[in-house]
Amino acid sequence: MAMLSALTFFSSYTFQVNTSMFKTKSTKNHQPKTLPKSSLTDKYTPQSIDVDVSNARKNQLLTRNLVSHVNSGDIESALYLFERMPKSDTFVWNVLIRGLTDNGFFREAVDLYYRMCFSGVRADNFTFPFVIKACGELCDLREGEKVHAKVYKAGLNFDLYVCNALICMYAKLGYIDCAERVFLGMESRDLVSWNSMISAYAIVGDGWSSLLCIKKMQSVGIEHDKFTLISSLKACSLLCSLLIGKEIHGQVIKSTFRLDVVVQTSLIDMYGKCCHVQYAYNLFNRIPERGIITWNAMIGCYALNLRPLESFSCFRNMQKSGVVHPDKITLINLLPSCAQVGALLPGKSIHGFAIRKEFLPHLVLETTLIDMYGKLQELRLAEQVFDQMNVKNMISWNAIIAAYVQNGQSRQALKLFSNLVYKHCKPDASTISSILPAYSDIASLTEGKQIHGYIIQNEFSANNYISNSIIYMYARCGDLLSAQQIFDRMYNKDVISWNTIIMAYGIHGFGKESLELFCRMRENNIEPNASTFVSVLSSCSIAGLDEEGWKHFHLMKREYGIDPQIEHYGSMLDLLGRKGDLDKAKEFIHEMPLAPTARIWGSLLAASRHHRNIELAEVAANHILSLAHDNTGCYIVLSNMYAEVGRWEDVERIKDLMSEQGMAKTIGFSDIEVNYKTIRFVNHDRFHLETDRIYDVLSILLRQIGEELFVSLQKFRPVDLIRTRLNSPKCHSVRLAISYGLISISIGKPIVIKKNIRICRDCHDAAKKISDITNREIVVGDSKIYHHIKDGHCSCKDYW
DNA sequence: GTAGGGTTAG
Repeated sequence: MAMLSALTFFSSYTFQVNTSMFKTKSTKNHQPKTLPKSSLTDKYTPQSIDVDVSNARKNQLLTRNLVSHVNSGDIESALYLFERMPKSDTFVWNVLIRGLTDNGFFREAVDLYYRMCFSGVRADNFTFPFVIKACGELCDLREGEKVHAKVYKAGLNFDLYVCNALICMYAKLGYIDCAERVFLGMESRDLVSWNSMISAYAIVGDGWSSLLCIKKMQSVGIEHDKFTLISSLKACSLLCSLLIGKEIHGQVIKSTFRLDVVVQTSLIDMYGKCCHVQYAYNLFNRIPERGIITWNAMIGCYALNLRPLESFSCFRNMQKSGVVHPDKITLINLLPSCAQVGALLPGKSIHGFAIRKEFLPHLVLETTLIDMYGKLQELRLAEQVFDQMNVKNMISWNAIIAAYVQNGQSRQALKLFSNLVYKHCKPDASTISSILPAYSDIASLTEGKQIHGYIIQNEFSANNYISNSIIYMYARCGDLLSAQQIFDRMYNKDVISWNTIIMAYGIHGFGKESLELFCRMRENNIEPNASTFVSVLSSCSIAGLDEEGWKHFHLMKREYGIDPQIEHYGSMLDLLGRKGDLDKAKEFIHEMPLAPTARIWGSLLAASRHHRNIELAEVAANHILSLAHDNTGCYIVLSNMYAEVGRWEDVERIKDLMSEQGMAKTIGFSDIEVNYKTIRFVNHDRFHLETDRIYDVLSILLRQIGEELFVSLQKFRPVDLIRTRLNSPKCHSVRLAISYGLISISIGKPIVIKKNIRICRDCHDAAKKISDITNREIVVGDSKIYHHIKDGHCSCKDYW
């Protein structure tokens, strides 16, 4: 309801031109602005100039006028006046530079400072703080450093005000070392110097240093003020430390700032970031006059804590209050809620509203839009926003890369990533975390090793999140040993590291090893979470460890109080399906407390396929078709089942259905890596340089395992025979890859093959027999799991 | 006539 109201609001909003752009009252935190050239030439008739008074008196009057214009935020008039005044006085320049900086005209402020220098007027201790602030707001380090050099030249490097401004500028630019150097080099420090340094640490995300700095300040006998409290609350948010946050809240209550709306908003923000929505709301509720920032903080708190509906209803209440109007930050805070509830329409309406209100271009807003569209599977829209941006930073690049990865466009994401690395700038830890799942997805060991090398070279290896992703990537690329090595070398293994390594062994069919790791995890006093049990239960189901699976399923609730989620039920259903009691499996779905998803019906479909129960497969498929986005796999399974029993009319029907929906059968392939090169085979492939040898090997192998490459199937009519041949698995890509592996990979090493779709039953059987007669280990990674095939047996125990 | 403050994307 709230969301719908929000939608109505955004859609019905009519655009109004803001005519007072250059007549705004002096406010802080402006976006950089640009003055129109006309502002210097516009007609302006100063009313209060008396032509009869002396020059000195006239200048005094003009100056007073200038100051009053600046103070009222009328920069346009101030500029007009300035151009008609003698400019020998530093004071006049200072007033105007301050006016420009305070009103968000940062570039103009810096430009005016240079004009001042060229005019031969000396910048003084009043000039520099504003110019330095403007450099910080422009995020222009080079300009900032140039001005800093001028500060030295002017002998003002010990000036208290100048130094305080420098600390803030360097912090804003992210150069905390430079800020520290200025702070430590100061001859004397006041409360503002300390507050600036405390806030500097908070700005760069170093909560501990910020809190330590407060301690140091107190130890030298300086009392805190409300700015100190605000920064310390930010530090708590960074550290997610509710304990210290509450302590500071206590101090606030005892202080004179307890009713200060800024302090209150900081408290709301802190509680929100520490995941205490109720505390945040209680505070919010008690504030009588809420400004836009307070509303934004509360909306942001809901969005951050994954409460999208409350975030929308908070927005609705803000509208009802009628006092405040949404700004850019309101939209930035509201957009993640659209993604969270899968609400594309409200998301688009907000986008439209932002355009009508001329909020765009805006770096953060655009990046949030990319993020939302990516999560709502609207990759085209995400791309559109990204392409239209005129300023991009690392975060916007990361957002678009993540959008590609989330939407299964791994190759596209990798292309963008290399584009970023080679042409633009150095990726950060977030870029690496975003891109690693794409490497896991393409599962190419050679490329995986390359990105791992890059990560080591650029010192990202210490990041737990990244290390965990590398473990998973190696496991997905089929290199379990490397996955284990990375895991072993990690200093601070967290619960995700353990979950990942358990899953790594799981997808390779080593269920017992997964369970051993689970025991070791508990010995190391790592508390398992819901994801741990996803790893454990799927490991059991992949390896067919029936008893252990059920044991852990019950353990999860009984010992750890974790309610099973759909993924857990899915694994248990796989175990039931494997046993073949399909009625029990159906009953299990029926009794589940959660609504069955496509994943659940997929599990039943797999069981029906395995036990050749077409009727049940049709039931499962119908459910999947009504739920899932991409139904290709489901259609293919059904079609193959019909083909197996010769129901060609049904095969044709499925084919028609698929083409009606614009679906194409995914072209299956098998990749094999030889000498750091990936060789790809498709079914009936004849493009390889060594095609003749490969087919010779295949022919010998097939004869040995009791199949013939070309055989007439008497039981089918001729038309069916052609169909059967076309569907024949004898020249499937995986068999061609195995044949090639046998002649190109040295004896003793396993033949590792990676497929993009699931392996078919015939090829699975053939691979087992080939492994037996050739005495080679064959590892086939399909789209879900790895089959370790040795001496005629597979780790999946013939169920997948 | 000078400095420091609350809400902002991956």
